[in-house]
This record gives sequence, C-alpha cells and structure tokens, in this order.
Amino acid sequence: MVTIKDIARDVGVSPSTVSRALSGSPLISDETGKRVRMAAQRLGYERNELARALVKGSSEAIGLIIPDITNTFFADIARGVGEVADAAGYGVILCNTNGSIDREASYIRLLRRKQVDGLILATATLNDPSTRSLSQTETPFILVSRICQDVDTSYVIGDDRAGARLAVEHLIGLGHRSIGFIGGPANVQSSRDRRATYRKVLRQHGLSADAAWVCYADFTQTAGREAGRRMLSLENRPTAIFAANDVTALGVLEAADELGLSVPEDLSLVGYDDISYASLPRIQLTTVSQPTFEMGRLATEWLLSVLSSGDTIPLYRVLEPHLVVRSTTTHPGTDD
Amino acid sequence: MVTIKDIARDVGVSPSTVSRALSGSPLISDETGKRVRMAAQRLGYERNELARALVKGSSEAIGLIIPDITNTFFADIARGVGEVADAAGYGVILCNTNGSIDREASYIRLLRRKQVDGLILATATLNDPSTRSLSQTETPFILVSRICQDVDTSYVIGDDRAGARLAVEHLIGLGHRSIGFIGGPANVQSSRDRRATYRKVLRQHGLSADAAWVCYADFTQTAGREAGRRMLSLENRPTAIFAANDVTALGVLEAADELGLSVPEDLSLVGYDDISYASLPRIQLTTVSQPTFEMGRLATEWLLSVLSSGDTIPLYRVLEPHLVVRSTTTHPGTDD
DNA sequence: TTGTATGCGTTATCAG
DNA sequence: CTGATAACGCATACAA
Repeated sequence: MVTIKDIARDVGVSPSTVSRALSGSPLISDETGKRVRMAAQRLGYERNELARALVKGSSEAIGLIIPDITNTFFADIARGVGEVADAAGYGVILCNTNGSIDREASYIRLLRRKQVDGLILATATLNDPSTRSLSQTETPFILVSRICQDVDTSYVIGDDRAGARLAVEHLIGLGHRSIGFIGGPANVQSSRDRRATYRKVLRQHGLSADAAWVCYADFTQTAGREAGRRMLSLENRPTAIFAANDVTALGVLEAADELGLSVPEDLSLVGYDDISYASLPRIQLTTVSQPTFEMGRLATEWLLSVLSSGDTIPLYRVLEPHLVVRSTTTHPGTDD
Repeated sequence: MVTIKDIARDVGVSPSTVSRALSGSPLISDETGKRVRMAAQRLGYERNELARALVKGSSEAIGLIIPDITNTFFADIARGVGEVADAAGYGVILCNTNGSIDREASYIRLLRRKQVDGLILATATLNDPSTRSLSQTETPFILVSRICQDVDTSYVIGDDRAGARLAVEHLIGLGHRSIGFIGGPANVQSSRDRRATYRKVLRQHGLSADAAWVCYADFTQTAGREAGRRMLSLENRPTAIFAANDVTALGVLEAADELGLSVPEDLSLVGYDDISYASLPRIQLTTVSQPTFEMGRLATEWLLSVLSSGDTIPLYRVLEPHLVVRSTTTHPGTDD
C-alpha cells in the first residue's frame, strides 16, 4: 500500500505537505501541489479512508437496513437512498435482515462499530428494542416506510390509513360486502394501521367481517399463498380480498388460480405498494401506490442535512398514496 | 464515544489490559477480565472497528457490486453473499451501479479506499477496464454471474452456452422454425454466449434467422417491451422468442399482450434466470434456471477462504442450468 | 508556504 | 499477568 509518506519521500517534502496538497489546501504552492499530485498519480496512491475517518471522526458512510432485499419495494427505497448518498459522496452499507429482529439488532451494532455517520432503518417494528436503544445514542437515524410508535424519531412513511381506506372503499364501491384482509406481521405498525382502517371502513359502511376473513401473514408470497388458500377454501369465502402488500397479493393470486377461481370474476383483489411487477400485463394488480423511491430519497436528504448542519430538526413526513385500478377488481359475481 | 481508555480509567488498569481482556486474550486473569467486561458493559462500550482495522490491516468487510438491485436475480446473489459473509463475521457493502460502467469504476475505487478486504463483482463486461485494473492490485476479487474474458480472474458463473442450448432446442423440439432472440448488452459475455449459441443451434438444425429477429436490449423490462414490440410487429414475425433474461421476457410478454397476441398460442417465449416472478401463476414463464443464491454463496466462500488462508488458488466455477418448462411455450400455431 | 509534533482508538511488541 | 511504548495512515495546530 502506498501512503502519503511514500509520496513525501518521493517528492522530497513532508507528509503534511502531501496531505495538504492532496486535499486541495489553498496554502500550498502551485508548484508543490502539482509535483505531489503527479507523484500520487504515478505511484498509484489511494487515500486510506479508514485512517482519514479515524482522525476526522466521520466515515462519510451511512447504513441502510431493510427487511427483504428481494422485495422490489425495498430495493426501490435502496435505489433512492443510493442516489442521494452517492451524489453527496457518501457510501452506503446495505444490510438485509430477512425479517429477523435479531439480525436487525446485530447489524445496528455492527454499523455503529464501523462508525457510520448515520442510519436509515426500514425494519422498525412495534416496541422495537433496536430503535429504542438507537434513540439513546448519538448516531442520527431515520425510519423509512415503517415506524416505531413508542419512540420519538424522524420518519418518512406512507399514509397507511389513507391507503387502506382507498383500497377498501374501492371494493365496497364495486359492490362487495364480504371483504377479507390478509395483513403483514402483527408487530409492524403499517400492518396494523391497514388492518385497523380495513375494520373501520367496513364498520362505517355497515359491513362486518367473518373472523376467518382476517389474518396476518408476513409480507411474503408464500405466506400470502397459504393464507389465500385457507381463506378461499372457506364455505363462505369473501368475494374480495385486500392484501397488505403486493407480494402477498401475488401469493393470493397464486392460491386463487390453484383453486380454480378467476380473478376478478370470482375474486376481487387489491394489493399495496405498486411494485413493478404489479403492472405486468398478466398481473394487472389493482393496488395502492406509494412513492417508494422518493421515500428513500427524502430520508437520505434529511439524514445528510443533519450530518452536515449538525442540528437535528426532526422530520415527520407522511406521503400520500393513491389507488391504481387495474384488472384484479370488479363487481362481485351474480352468485353472491 | 467511550473508548478503552475510559474503561481503563474506570477499572484502574492500563488500556492495553483492557484491549486484551476485551479480545479474549488468555493472558489475563479471570478477575481482571471480568471487571473489564463488566465496566465495558456498564459504560456502553463499542469497539471502534475503524481504529482496529487500521492497525490490523484488515477491515473485515467485503464489497459487492451489482448492476441492478431491482432485478431479483441480483438480489438473490446478494442474499447468498450476505449469508456466508455474515456467518463469518464479515460485513458487506453493497453497491448498485444501475448498469453504469462509470459508477462501477468509482465504486471500486471507493471500496478500495475504504479498505475492503475483498471484492465481488457482478458487473463485469468485455474489456472492462475496472476488472483489468483491479487485477493489477493486491485486492482479492471474484466475478460472479458475469465474466471478463480477457482478464484471468476467478469466477462463479452459469453455463450460458448450455442454458441457451436448452432454451433453443426446447423451442425447436416444439416445432418452431422461426425463432427470435432478444439479448442483453453486447458487452456482457453471457449475453454474447447466449446469442452465439442461439445462432449455432439454429444452424445445426438447418434453420436460419431473419436479421430483424435478433437484437440486443439491456436486460430491463422496458427494453424487452420495446424490442418485443418491434419484433412482433414485423410482417414475418417469429413464432417464438428466446429472451436473454426473465426481466426482458416479461417485457416481451407485455408487448405481446399489447399487440393482442396470445402466449403461447401465437408466440412461444422462453426466458433466462428463473427469477421468483417467473413462477407466478399468471406468468408461468418457461425459462432456464440458474442457482443464483448458490452463486453468491460460492463466490463469497472462495473470497473468504482466500482472505483467511492468504493464498489465492483461483476458482473457475461453471454451474449447470436447467430448463423449467411452464406455460409460455407450445407448438407453433397452425397458421404458421 | 512548509515542517514538526501530536492525536484519532486500537493492537502488538517488549519489558517487567 | 500487566504496563509502557510504538505503530497503523492521516489531518491539523502550532512553529518556523
């Protein structure tokens, strides 16, 4: 490894001069500056960011923790984060917990030990000990897409109540009176909000849901398929299902096909997120769209501004969703 | 930030003793060890990995560079990498180039400056200056999924020729005689291999392809849709298309639907990769499956073994693909 | 404009 | 078993 000492020796100046020249300090003669830069180039010098971070007290890196990298919803958030971090010269360390709360905790510890300047979490849950303990540290962080109600932190999320209302009212507006709900993990706030709103809207319209029409899955396709199979095998199956995210909805679609039910003729289906696959011609999933990429952008912009300004003005940002009506929803069948 | 000095002061020993105790050195009395660990716990000490890496000359982190994080193919590779890196206590810094060769180069430089111990690239192209210059450095690295023919490096890839052969012979076996090909970027080796094999297999079966039946896209859905639209609007459109990856195939599916062509009745379609969405009931894409997750695992295992052993025995691993026949392929229509 | 000295937090060497 | 001391590569306050 070639260091500033090597360059110093080569050029015949002191290491500090090299350091200054390379970081573009104004108090270096053009002559010296040029010679140093040329030597650096020639010797193939690359600055050791570790050493630099150690003395500057800042690594110019942020951590991003997501629950499921194969869900394009989170991949899109990551793209948003990457775009603005990149532009600011910050590195981002992306960690994927696969939904494990233990991994989340250990990643947070690892990232803090690696001295990231800040953290973005897309993995927050209710009573999340990780989020809580993070809030006791100096490390600035922000939650994206999922919040932790009981801890006061900055966040950028979608309006889940509004989104769920759009979904359910769309189904009711089509004439459905028996509507099922397949949610996400019970300890995810947005999951609960969508469920609570689902219940509330039904009630407001004088409808009620059979106990078997409401269940929690875990935001994966497999869980959606299984929940869908159960629910659609019921004697009194619902004529419509609101799935708490698109991946789950895709699983329900799978279950419906297996059971020989046509969508939307026999079953109307609404998802949530509007991931790219929802718009595939063969899928054409009616869904609630969230500005995913934008969430990543906004969260990162806030974090970087905190890092550069030093003062932490909290950000509580709730983005509006909108309904995208495609082909998986229609009026309930005549046999209803 | 609490450092070993703080602990040393608290316990009344020297910093070196604290360092030893915390890293589980055997030459520390049980008594001292216990007191140090308790103090560390109480004060909320977290080791500064930057400082540690600086002196140890190893950051215990590796870099992973992928071209498209929203393509689950690469997301799965990343999962494989993460799994084995995690288990070994290594951190992984994931970078997404969005297909830009410039970003690839700058990420490589950034990661090297951050002193990653090794690199995994899923972004290699033909005559890739990044790969070439990397091979001149000390940093161990391995290519995954995409190789760079003109540089001698370790790699873990799929057998693209075998895979393409499976795809094309499947179509020919079904009776297709006019088969189109929509490839990936021209500077990606696997792209070229699939295309070359496509041509070769056609020739071996006494078939030829109209010039308009062969084109390069860029492995995205949008490009697939556009290429599909063009190709399927031809007077003498092919009765089957081999798309060089699933995402492209999904785009072709979109184009077919827009043009009112039924798949597989009017058009047989084969993809490549077998990403999770290919098996959706509404999609049921016939495709060539690659052991994606395994690629990530194997590449990482090799890299970590190089890092721990010190000697670089190259790895040239070619994984066998297999054909998954689903519902997007059938015999050509009678109007053919 | 440049050089010297010091420190960032940790580990390692060498005495004791 | 423990404590000074040096070193990792870089940046900066202070001197010159």
